[in-house]
Parts: sequence; C-alpha cells; structure tokens
Amino acid sequence: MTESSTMIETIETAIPRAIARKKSSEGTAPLATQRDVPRATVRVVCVDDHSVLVEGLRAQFAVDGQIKCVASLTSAEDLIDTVASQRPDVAILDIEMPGPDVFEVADRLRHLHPETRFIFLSAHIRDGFLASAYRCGASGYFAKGDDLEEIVDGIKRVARCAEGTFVMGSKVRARCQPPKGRITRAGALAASKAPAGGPPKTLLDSLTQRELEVLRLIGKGLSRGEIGEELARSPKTIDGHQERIMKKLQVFTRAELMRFAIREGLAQA
Amino acid sequence: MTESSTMIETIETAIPRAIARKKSSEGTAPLATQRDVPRATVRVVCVDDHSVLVEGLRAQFAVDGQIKCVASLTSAEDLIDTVASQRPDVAILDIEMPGPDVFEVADRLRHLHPETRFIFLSAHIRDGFLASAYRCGASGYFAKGDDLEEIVDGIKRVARCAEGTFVMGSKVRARCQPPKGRITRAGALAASKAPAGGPPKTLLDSLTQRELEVLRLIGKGLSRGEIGEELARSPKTIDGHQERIMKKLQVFTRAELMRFAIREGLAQA
DNA sequence: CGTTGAAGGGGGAATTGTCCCCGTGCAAAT
DNA sequence: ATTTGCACGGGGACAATTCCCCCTTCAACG
Repeated sequence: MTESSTMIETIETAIPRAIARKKSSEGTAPLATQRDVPRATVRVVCVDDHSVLVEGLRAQFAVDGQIKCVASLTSAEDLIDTVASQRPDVAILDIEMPGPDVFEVADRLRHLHPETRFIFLSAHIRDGFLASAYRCGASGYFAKGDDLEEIVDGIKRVARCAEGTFVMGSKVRARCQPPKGRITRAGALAASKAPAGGPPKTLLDSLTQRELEVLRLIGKGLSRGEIGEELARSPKTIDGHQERIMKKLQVFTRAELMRFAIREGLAQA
Repeated sequence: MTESSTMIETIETAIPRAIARKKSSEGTAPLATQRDVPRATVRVVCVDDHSVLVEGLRAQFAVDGQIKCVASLTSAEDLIDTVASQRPDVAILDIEMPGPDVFEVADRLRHLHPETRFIFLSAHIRDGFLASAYRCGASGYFAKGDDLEEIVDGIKRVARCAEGTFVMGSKVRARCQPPKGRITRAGALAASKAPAGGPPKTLLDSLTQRELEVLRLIGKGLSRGEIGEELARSPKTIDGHQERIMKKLQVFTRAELMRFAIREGLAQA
C-alpha cells in the first residue's frame, strides 16, 4: 500500500476565498524550494484534554527537531491569552474537548492574531467538523490516526506555506471525497473549483443554511414546536424543512436525524 | 481534580522516545534511578489506532522507567497472536477502534492467556463501555484525559496487585458514582463496598433487561411497531417500556433516547 | 398475611412527526 | 421576459409518539 516514493502525500488545496496576501517578498517563492534546508524552529502550542496525546506530539517533535511545543493547554479557554503571550507559529487544536467551543475560539483567534495559523487534530473525521474547521479559517485538518510523520510534516508545511492553504491528513482526504473523483494533482485542482467554494465536499454541503440550522436544533433535542418558536416560524414550516433534510440525507425518522447530527459533529452526544 | 481551567507548561524539552529506544536496546538492565524496592520491568503491549497516543505512552514509560512497551498494534485484530508471542504483563486497550470488537477479543484473551491482564484506556467514559469492560474481565479502566502519572501508576498497580481488582482513573471514578444512588434494594450495600473493586454502578444499571433491549433497538433506529414485531409484542407495550425508560433517564423525546444510547455505547453513531 | 413496589402488558387521548400537497419569491437559464 | 429550479412557508391527512390511565404477577418487606 505504501508508495515507492518516500514523500508524504499531503495535499494542499488552494482556497479561492483566501486572497493571497503577499509578504512583501518578490516573485520567487522563498519557501517551496527549500525543503532540505533546516529552517528556524516552528513554535507551536498544543491544545488537547488528553495529556498523553500532547506528550506523544512532544516526543515526535523531539525526534524531528524542527518543532518546539512552547505551551500546552487542556481546553480552548485560555488559547487566546496563550497565543498573545507566546506568539506561536501554529496552534494545534483538538475538537472534542470540555470547555468553550473550539471553533468559536479559533474564529476569534484568527481575527485577533491572524499571523498565528491553526490546524485541527481530531480523533474523528466528521463532515461537520471539517466544514466548521474550514469556515473558521483553519489551515489544516488531521486525524489522530494519521501517521505521526505525516502530522509533523503537515505542521511544518502549514507554518511555511502560503496563506490560504488547507492541508489534510491522508485519512481525512480519503473520507471527504469518496463519491467520485480520484485524488490527483489535477483532481485536487479541479475539486477546488467544482463545489463553487473549494472546501472539502460533504453530504452536509447539500443542505441549505436554514436546513442546517434546523438540523442543529433537532440535534439539540428540540421538538418541532420548540424549533418553530426558536426560529419564529410555524411548526409546520419546520416540518417542511425537516422533510427536505430527510430526503436529502436519505434518512427516515427523527431519531436517525439525531444520529446523523451526532455523527457529523453537528450535535454532541 | 477540579481543574477545569487550563494548564500551561513552559517546556525545556522532552526526548522520551529516543531515550526509551536506547534503554530498551540495552537489554533488561535496571535503571539508574531505580527506587528502593527494585521491581522487574512491567512489559506491556499497547493497542490504539492513534499512533501519537502510543508514542505519548512510550514517552511517559521512559520517564517512569519501570514499564516497557514490547509491542503496539493499531487494532485488536492481532492482539491474541501478539500476546502469545510477547507474553506481556499487561495489555492496554483502546475501545473505539476500527476492526474487531475489542471487548470480544479481550474476552477471548482472558480465556486463552489468563496470566495477561488488560485495562482499557478510552477517550470516553461511557456507562456501556464501563459495564462491558468489567464483564469481559478487565483489570481497569482509564480515561485518556486522566493524568499521565495516574495512568502509569495504574498500569503498575494492575501488574502487581492481586487478581480481581478493578482499577479506575479518577475521572472514571468520578463518573460512575452518581450523586443520587437510586438503583436497587441492594444498592446501598453494593455502594458501600464499591471502592474495593465492585462493579461500577451507572445510570444504565437502573434499567431492566427488557428496557435495555428496547433501548438498544431504539438506538438502531427502529420504530415502535418494528420493535414490537422484533420482540413479538404489541406496539403499545413497547410504548410503555419506552415511557419507563425515559422517566428513569430523565429524557423526554425519542431522539434524545437515541442520543443517550449513542453516548452510553449502546448504539453506534 | 397484607402491603408495597417494581416489572410486563395494554387502552385512550392529545400531541407530534411524517408525508403528501400548494403557493410565493428569487435567481439563474432560455 | 418567460421558464425553470429551488429555498422557504404553510395546509391537511394519517401514522407515530407521548403521556395519562388501568390490570396482572411476583418478590420483598412490615
């Protein structure tokens, strides 16, 4: 199954939304051609409530020698402060943690400290997580089951590549484009303009904003009436949304919608 | 343990894996920092599909110096064979992994190699997992969020303690003893001697066998009619069971029952 | 011995959920 | 400009659900 090449195939998908903000460097790409030249140490901060996971990263950073973990947190609560004081190049964020919502914190982080990039390192590959990660401006998404070397390589790549790059681990990539289309250089390029937004395409993308909202509320356990109240609509209207959602997702009961919401990361179990 | 806030560590550096490799290659030589009571090294095998997690354990084992990871697997598939060839003292098992059901493999392991103890190290503390772990003969259950020292200490304890003990991490213990212990008539008695090693009590224990069965079928997405057919009962009867379940679990809709079933490991998302 | 209480089984009514249908506005395609 | 498509809002019919009620059995408790 392994390629003959030793190169790790981490794909960088160009993101249309991100307008290239050049760093006053001239036309020559200063980063791409210096693969073998040791660069300044990449400073990272790790956020994961599983300390054993963080130790594993530290160990691998030590082996690699080009990354240094300058701080670690067990929730997203103090992330902003820590980034403000430590000024890391990259923040590595778990998703399912106690405490404040990681995506919201990440969104604030992007606005307060745009120079610090961040990637997600999650145990699960869920469409909802992937979409949220992309929307809040992440530079990458890796699964905890991805190879260590690949993760380390991805971190360095994120720290050094142009802004607007979205790097995925191979297991993530394998999950988010299964239906049609092979992953090749050309394929990735084509995929970036196919869905008219470039982000990883998932089943969730077939839902409208309203439908997503309704699905999220269903995932919270609200009844049709409660959802209608929440959105200031008639319960019948909610029924209609629900019906369309179920048709799109090929699901037939409300309970299965709950399961779908949980599986895709829209609702918490 | 009430440390919901985050923890910052300014790091000097950890080189755990390199050290671990070096030491283990030297054979079974005792360590320089060995304590007054010299013990044989505890030989363990780690099973987790997240290799970064395994590296974290290895790193911590190197720091501790009394545990040696003799093999690691990314699924339970080859566990029996590996135990047969490596003869470890303890197997450390993740629960939610691709591949064969860990509890079933663990059950076979106990019968084929009763001298090898095993503990579970899971990201989630679910009542269903806890019950399954206990039933299949595990010697312990730790959460990945438990302190590293605690996990390492637990492994050593399991390797050295008398058979039949069940060791839990502090976060696990905090979860499985609900404030309002309202279980059975013998509940008070069992609770009083629980800390010694009795079966963990959870919300699930308050359900009867029939109710558990119904809950499992609900978790599979079946409707009342389908469940009634499955159990050869009237749909109305199923309604009654469901109602009792919801009352016991303090849950108010079928969709929330689905969520509960998923959270407690009775159904898969 | 009677009482209590928990478990299994079911009836009936009100609510909710499921699935048809129709109408409107809005944007892209013809 | 008209057609087409579709997200959105809602009506009505009917099945499923929720939540009351009742009965029976059986084991534990006073």
